[in-house]
Amino acid sequence: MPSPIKFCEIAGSVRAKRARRKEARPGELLAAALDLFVEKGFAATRAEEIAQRAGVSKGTLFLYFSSKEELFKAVVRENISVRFPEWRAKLESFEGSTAELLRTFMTQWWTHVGDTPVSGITKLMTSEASNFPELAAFYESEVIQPGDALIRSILQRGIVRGEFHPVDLKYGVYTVLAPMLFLAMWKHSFGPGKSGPNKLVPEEYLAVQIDTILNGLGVRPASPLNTKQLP
Amino acid sequence: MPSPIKFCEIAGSVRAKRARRKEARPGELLAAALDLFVEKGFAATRAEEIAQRAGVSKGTLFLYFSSKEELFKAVVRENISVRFPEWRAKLESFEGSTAELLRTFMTQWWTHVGDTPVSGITKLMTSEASNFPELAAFYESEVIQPGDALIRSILQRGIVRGEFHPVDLKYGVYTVLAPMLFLAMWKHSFGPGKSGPNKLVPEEYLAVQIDTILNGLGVRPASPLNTKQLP
Amino acid sequence: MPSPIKFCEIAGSVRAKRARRKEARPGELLAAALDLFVEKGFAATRAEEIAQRAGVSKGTLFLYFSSKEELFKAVVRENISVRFPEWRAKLESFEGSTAELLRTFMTQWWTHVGDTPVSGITKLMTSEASNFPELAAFYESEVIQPGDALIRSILQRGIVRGEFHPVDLKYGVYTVLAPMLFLAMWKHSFGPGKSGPNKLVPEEYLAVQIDTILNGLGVRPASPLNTKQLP
Amino acid sequence: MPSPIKFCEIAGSVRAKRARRKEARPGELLAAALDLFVEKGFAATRAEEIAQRAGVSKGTLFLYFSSKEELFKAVVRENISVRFPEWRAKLESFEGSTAELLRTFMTQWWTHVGDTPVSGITKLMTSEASNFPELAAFYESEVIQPGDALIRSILQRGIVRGEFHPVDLKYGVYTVLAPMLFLAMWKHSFGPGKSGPNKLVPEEYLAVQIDTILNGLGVRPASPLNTKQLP
DNA sequence: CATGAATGAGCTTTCATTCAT
DNA sequence: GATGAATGAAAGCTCATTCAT
Repeated sequence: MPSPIKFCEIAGSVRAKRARRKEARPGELLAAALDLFVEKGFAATRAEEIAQRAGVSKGTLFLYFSSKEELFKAVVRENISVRFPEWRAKLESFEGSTAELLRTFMTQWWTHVGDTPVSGITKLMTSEASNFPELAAFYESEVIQPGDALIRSILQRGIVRGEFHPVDLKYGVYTVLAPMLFLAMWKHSFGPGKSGPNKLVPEEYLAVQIDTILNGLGVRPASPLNTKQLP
Repeated sequence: MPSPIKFCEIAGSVRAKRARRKEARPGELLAAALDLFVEKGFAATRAEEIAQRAGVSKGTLFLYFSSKEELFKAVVRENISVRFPEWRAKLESFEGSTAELLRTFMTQWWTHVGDTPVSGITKLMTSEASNFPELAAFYESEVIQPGDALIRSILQRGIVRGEFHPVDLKYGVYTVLAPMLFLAMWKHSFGPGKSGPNKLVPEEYLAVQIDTILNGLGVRPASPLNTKQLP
Repeated sequence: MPSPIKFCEIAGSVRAKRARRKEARPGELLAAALDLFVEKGFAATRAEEIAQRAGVSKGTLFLYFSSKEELFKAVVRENISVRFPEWRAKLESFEGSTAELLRTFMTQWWTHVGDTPVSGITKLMTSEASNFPELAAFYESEVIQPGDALIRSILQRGIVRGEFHPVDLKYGVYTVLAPMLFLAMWKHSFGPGKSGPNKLVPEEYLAVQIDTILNGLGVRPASPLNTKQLP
Repeated sequence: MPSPIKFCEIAGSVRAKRARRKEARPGELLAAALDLFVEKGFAATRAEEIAQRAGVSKGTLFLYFSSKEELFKAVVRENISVRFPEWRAKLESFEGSTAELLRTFMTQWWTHVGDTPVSGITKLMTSEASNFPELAAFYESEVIQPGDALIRSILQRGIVRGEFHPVDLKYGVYTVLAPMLFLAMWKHSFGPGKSGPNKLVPEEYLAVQIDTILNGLGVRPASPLNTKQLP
């Protein structure tokens, strides 16, 4: 005779299976939404299409996200916002030179953001910001400001430790930001169409930019503006 | 009492005026479309609004352009490729130092392109490139490649004359391009919403970037990466 | 050879025909909307159905009325609001006794409102008021208040001329209103299902009510509370 | 350490409690539905909300009632026909004057029906009658006809005892009914929104109506049509 | 029995495009 | 050529109803 415990365990696992399914849905929807938003833009992506790609019906999407805008915000939070604490922690525990810190930061950004679909969000927001003011404000406070603060902290660290010239932080931030934004935009607009000898190799481009920035900040690198010296 | 024929003669002169304006119609539509596409984006601009601003009816728009997409393509085609010959001529007749040439080039770009509605085309194209691959290819060959060649020529001039380090031109071009593209995008997306102490002043930003680039190219400027030295 | 005048006349008539068509649309839509709103209620009536019954497409409806609520408001204005000025004029130019005025008012109301689909609006608003607060507020100011004022004026006239007892106008108004509202409600809810000897004959019911009211107001009628005396 | 069996015993007692509540479920659902239908109307009440208020899940609701419409019908059926036997008994054992009986009847109706949520049923039924013809017929025979008979009996009593004029009972009934229906409708539609000097005070309104009716029936009250005589 | 995750028909509203005039 | 009334395909979102657990 099966012990009653058995019964209770089964009841528990049933609920657990359902719960697990329910918990998986948002993730599947967010993944589908990220792909489609990046591919077609916010306005041009239909809610039903996202649901379809996630393997659920239109109604289910709205069971988990109260509107298309909320879904987009969740995509941003899930893929960008959540990274800032980790990045900040890394920054604060970093022990090497600030030049190395900046280099690490920008390189890692490329590996973990720029070279993934997530960078499409940056392109998308830059493109559609003016049409969705509420979304733009959200992105401003959720991504731009923390990102700005992060870069600012790095530069500040370099200045405080006497590694960098005391620069105007406002433009220092943009100097770091511009190449990253440029890469994100390029990758998602003209990048794909380009090939041949002029094709931009992001890692190389970024390395050149980092050297240039560090040079501008007073740190003497081996070779400014390019890695491969012409003969 | 005026004969009714008189009235119809007036109608005739109206017709004449119409005929005269007929030639101008596409141009007026293109101008209106440019303004609106830049202001609100492609999807958010209503065909009727364009027609209204051009002073014609919705039907007339579709008489000249078979669809909204075709109109968009025409807008982009019509507003580019026009300045390159002039710029190339200026470049070739320039007599000062190449540092000065580069500074002039970027400053003039801001004055005559970046800070005018024309920069909206850049933003527009970058935003919509993935939705109009055919147009993106056209833009690539009509704008990006000539622009690339122009900047390349400037850098080459500097290297040949011994003013610049011999850098890898491919990345040198992007180093010049990125701040310009960044400014154009910023101006048309998050720029307008921002104010306060962090507001980007394009002329200052550009000056900082120019100094940094020239510094990276081996030209020693007075103050790298910032204009206002901290004490 | 046809005179040019001919041409101009034709052009004129063409425009006229179109204009006439355009002017007819709102009326057709309003008529269809009245029928359907009364038949099925505001919420349960689909916009497309209204358009269909008016012989146009869904889109056309929204060409003339910016929303379903606006369409409803227009139905109310067209069928009720517009009558108040006329009614007020009649009231002010009426020369007979106030008893006769009240009798005329209520009888005419039945003929021109109560016994037409328009009374369905009253039923509809009473039923759905709490679900559409904005509509309820509109109806309150557009119909209830003017109606209240009209009845109030009649009673006032009777009191001033010494024909009626000086009653509390607030309840006087409701005393007049209640039978009318009752009839409207009855007709559109239980009325249709009832037949046989107990079936309410509105004209008779109204006559009895008028007598009762006048009696209550101090005017001595021939037979209070009923017209047909039992033997 | 408590044996796991204990836990399952608890589960067992939970099941017992469930079974006990099972009997109550339909009642709880009906009560919740009554409240919500009255408050928001049939269409605007969401099934889930009813379930929530009854403390069960959406699925359970459909276990007991096959559809929202069936639930509505059950709500109406459940809340009527209960008071008539009691009222009829009171009527038949009443010993005072018929004027007093009528006054008592209408006053008590207000206290025990009109001024309670039950009057919401009246409003509900009147509003939705045309959408539920079957239910309307049911209501007609279960509520309207017994109510009609009750009022008819009162008037008959007055006439037989020589207290009232011999009136046409058909319209006499509606004369009594109309103010009550009016109050019920008013309370649930425009009533709540209104305040200020024109706000209807039900008890006063009813008193005025009773006086008027009695006056019409030949019973001389102190002050017809109003309670507060102007000087 | 009870649950609640999932469904999808249905609603209002928008707007590129057509075509009779 | 020019007009603008008319169209109808979408789109976002809701909610009664179902059914696996």
